[in-house]
Amino acid sequence: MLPYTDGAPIYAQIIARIKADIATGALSPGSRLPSVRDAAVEHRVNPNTMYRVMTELEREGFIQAERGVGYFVVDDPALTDALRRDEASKAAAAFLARMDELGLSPDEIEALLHSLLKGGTP
Amino acid sequence: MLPYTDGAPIYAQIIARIKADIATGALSPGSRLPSVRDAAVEHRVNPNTMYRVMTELEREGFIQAERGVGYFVVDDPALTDALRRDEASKAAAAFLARMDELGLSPDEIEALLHSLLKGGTP
Amino acid sequence: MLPYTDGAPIYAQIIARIKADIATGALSPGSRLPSVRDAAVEHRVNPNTMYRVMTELEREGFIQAERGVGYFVVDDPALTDALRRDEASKAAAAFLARMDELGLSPDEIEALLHSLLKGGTP
Amino acid sequence: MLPYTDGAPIYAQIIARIKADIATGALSPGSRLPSVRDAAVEHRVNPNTMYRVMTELEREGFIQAERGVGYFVVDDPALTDALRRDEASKAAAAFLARMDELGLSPDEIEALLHSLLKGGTP
DNA sequence: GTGGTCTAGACCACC
DNA sequence: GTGGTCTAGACCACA
Repeated sequence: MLPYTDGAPIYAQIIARIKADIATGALSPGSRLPSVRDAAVEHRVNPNTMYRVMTELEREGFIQAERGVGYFVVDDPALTDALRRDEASKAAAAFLARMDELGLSPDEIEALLHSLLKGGTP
Repeated sequence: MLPYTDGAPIYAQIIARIKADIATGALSPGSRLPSVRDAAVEHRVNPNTMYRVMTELEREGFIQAERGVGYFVVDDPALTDALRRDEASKAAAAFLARMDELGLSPDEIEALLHSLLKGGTP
Repeated sequence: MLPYTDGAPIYAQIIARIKADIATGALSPGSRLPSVRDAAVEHRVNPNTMYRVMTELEREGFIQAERGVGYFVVDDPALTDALRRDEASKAAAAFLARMDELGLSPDEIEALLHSLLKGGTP
Repeated sequence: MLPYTDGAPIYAQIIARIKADIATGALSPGSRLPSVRDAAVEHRVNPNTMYRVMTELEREGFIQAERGVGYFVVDDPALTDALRRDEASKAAAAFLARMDELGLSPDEIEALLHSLLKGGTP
């Protein structure tokens, strides 16, 4: 796990990563997260920071604590789907911002995407 | 200037940044780059590493050295445009990969982009 | 290996030597070059300088790196032949310059060469 | 004046240089050579070595000593011309050897020379 | 000052 | 071992 050098607070960056992992299914619904201690080591972060991450994710309804066992990804298709759409929206917005920065018109963007979608690796 | 923790060699990351800056126009054609020594300080890198960056960029035809004066961004619209398209392609490919990761279909992607393009920040 | 006292940068002189060796076949296509470290000792040069030589030759397409194994002369008859013609042209140009310096006319040059070619070492 | 690292004795290399200079006219007939002391400094060589050079060149008839004045290039067109031809022969032999090393046939050599002679810098 | 070359020595990834 | 990256510091040529 690489260091976090984003400007945003570390705990927020970790939260974003975990949300993204839930959205993509890298963390599947119902699966158990690493223990706070292990996750802290993995992310090279103080256990207190990791605990804050878990607490916040639980507060937002994405994970659930089971005392003496650990944290689990909530198994709620609606919620996962919402997360998915949220991630997709963020990515799309960032993409469009980049396209704007590079001076591409909406038509050019569409053409570019279509060319990539057609000429994939079939 | 933030540290480089990407896995890719530092010099390659700096090259990518500079190319991106040329593509967006943040580095305008004909403009002078910081001296090797200054840029090295700025990027917190050894002057030799920065020199390698410059050399490679010059070899690829994006900048030009003038001995005793400095490096300058080549003023060639065709080249700049090619770089712009290249950056756009890379961004689009990354975006589509992300969308695929999130399980969006091409139609969903298109819908998402259209909704963002219409309801921008008016 | 003798010292390099040419005015031209050492790395360029070594590159020229290796190209000449490839052109004459002293370095045969497909053969392995000495390791960077060994070649550095052989040429009495810093390994980094030797590495630069290898890198440049690879960039020009004359040799190819295999990580953990070594550098190999590219086996491409067309390229080798181009190099041969290039070396021949350089030698011929230098020869003609010398003849001009000595004040020989084209006819005298031709006569001289023919006399040497006929009365070789039979 | 660069160091002599040829394998051949230094005095012989200096003799060859001076002969070559006489042949090309860089040292014109009748002109005065630098004093032994000056020439020794110039060639970074012991004055005794330089004296040997002068003595040998005088013995071979290319220069002449005038006591208390210095050495002068002999003004003898026949001798100068012989030297010229000798230099030309040596250069031509070296050139043909190089061409042979590169595997060029006599016909190819001729073609190469003609192409260079025609397409000069008129 | 600028870019350009060279050395010395370190550490990494791959095989 | 191999190639590849990076640092530190020196010296040069040019302007």
